[in-house]
Amino acid sequence: MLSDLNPPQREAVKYLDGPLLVLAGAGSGKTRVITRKIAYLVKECGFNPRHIAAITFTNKAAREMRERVGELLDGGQAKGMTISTFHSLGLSILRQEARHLGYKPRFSVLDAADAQAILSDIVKSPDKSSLRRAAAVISNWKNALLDPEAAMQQAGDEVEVQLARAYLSYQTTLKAYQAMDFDDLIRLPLALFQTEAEVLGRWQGRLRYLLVDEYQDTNGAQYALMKLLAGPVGRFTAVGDDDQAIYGWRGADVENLRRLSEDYRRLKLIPLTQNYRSSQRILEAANRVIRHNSRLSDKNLWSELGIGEPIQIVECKDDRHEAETVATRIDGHRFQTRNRFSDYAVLYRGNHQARVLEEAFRSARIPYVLSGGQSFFDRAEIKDITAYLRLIANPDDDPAFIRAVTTPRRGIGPASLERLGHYSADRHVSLFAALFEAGVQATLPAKQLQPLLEFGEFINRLALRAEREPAGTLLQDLLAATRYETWLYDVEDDRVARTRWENVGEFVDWLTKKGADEGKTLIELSQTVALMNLLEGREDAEVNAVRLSTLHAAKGLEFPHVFLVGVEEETLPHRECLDGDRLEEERRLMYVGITRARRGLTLTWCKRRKRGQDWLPCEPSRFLAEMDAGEVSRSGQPADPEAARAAGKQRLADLKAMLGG
DNA sequence: TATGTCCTTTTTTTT
DNA sequence: AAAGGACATA
Repeated sequence: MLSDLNPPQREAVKYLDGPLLVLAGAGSGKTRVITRKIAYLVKECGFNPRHIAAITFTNKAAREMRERVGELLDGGQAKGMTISTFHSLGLSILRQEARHLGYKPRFSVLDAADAQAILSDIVKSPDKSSLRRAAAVISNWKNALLDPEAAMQQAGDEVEVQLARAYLSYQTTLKAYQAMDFDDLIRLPLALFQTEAEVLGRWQGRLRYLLVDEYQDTNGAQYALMKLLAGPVGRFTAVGDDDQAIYGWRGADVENLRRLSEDYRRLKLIPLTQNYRSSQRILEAANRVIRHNSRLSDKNLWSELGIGEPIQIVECKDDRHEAETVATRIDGHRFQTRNRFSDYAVLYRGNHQARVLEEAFRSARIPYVLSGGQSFFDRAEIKDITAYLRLIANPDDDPAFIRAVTTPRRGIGPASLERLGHYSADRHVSLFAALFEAGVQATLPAKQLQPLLEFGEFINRLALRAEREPAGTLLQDLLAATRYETWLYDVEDDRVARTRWENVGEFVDWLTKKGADEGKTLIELSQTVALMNLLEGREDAEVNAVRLSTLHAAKGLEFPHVFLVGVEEETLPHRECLDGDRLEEERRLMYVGITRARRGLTLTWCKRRKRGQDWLPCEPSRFLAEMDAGEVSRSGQPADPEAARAAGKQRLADLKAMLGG
């Protein structure tokens, strides 16, 4: 079973004498190590799959890991295993233990947008960026396990005192709504384990061996949670790479790697430096760039895959030209090599950069898929439907009530909601509960009261049915009764309405299928929706298309040919991150981008870039200079950009003709 | 009082 | 593109 692993990989799989940290460089087969180790624990060591927990960074990674483990084990054994993200694990702990924390088991989970909307009601006169800063500060407090009182005590200046007040008010509001944000999904299980030894003991008994992937991207709270679950002896394998830590802005702390060896004196360290993905030239480029960071160790990646093709650096006139260049090169290269579109990826720093690329790919008729960016579940029409689901499961969820009661329009507007809000605040009940109190009738004129009451009855009927009936019919009834489709076409252009309605259909189908497959009611389904995204439910069905992705979303993936675009100062590194730790994180981002490539790597940069109305002049990224040791092939553009564009188009047309004929 | 329309501005990365 | 704000209209 372990014969196709290299010696350090094999050692990592077999080591069970204590806590283990595998320092796994990019492409060194870490997923392989984790999945094999799980299989090894079950098949060779007699572990019950129920007692193993593997923690991944995304739901998608969790799904893939479950699949791979399933292939290694006998039928169905992977089913009982806990393979999930920290957040999903926290969520399932909380669903079971909610009562210990004064929450109902059907609490709502808010995404970042919902949470920020609540915060913006609390913070008084916020411009957008100060709101974001406030959200970040509060999130950092939460991840550092400070409650509002503690935050208040350590507040240094007036601004921090204000923020600590906002934090307190924010938490109180969440509790009133029976809602949690993402940070709570980690923080609250941890708080629970710290105070209730019995509960902790129960979960320690349930999860007896932990495997944590992408360990370098854990935050303080996640690490603390992991330590508690793994117990004092440290029954865990953590796998990580300090050079790929790219989530510092989200509270992740690379220091957790160092802390691990301080907290566990017996910690065993196994480095994996043989790379099975990329040519030597690509690895050398990556090594040269990352050398400029201060690092835990000077590990150098190496491979036996040959020197490989030269890395290309292409200078472009502007971002549109860059996009067209990439499209043209991909099309040409694919034609010459008979590759598939899915052998190529275009990676960039920020989502907005995808826009020009999409245009270029559309006009060149190159199929593409976007990853990263707006999740399926962030779309307005999906949030509309989930607002209904949230409200059905949790009548205390005021934000869900507001969204559902006003979508589609039913004659209830801001004035009515404000009156209802005052009434409910006075009586300390939720908006939904307030509807059914006799007193509201005095507050509201009949014209507004009637649709409100009808809405209340409607939700009540659905909630009653939701306990038993299959999700499918209920959802159909919900859509029919609200006449959601009609409203969409009323409010939007036909084209837009059509795609939105298709999205709704897809979501409903997905829920219906999931409900039928897993025997879950709509209520149960609604409890997990908050943490999902597009990539989980479907897709990935081997589409032959070029991948457009942010660097962050590309972590863990690999492609035969990678185009890294916008390699400019102020873009990569991003202009908000030009010094200190943040610059190092940008460099790691560059490193992650480079190491996605197996054989071909092309980096492009623009002399100018459109930003809003006007043009910004750009300079090549410092990372290009850091990477360059003369082994790259550089090309600029012909003097006349219009001629170049025409030539490109012509070339494209020629290729099309050859392909077609 | 509710709602739709026509402006504006915006862009770091995401569980 | 899309979200938020000011204004007009029913």
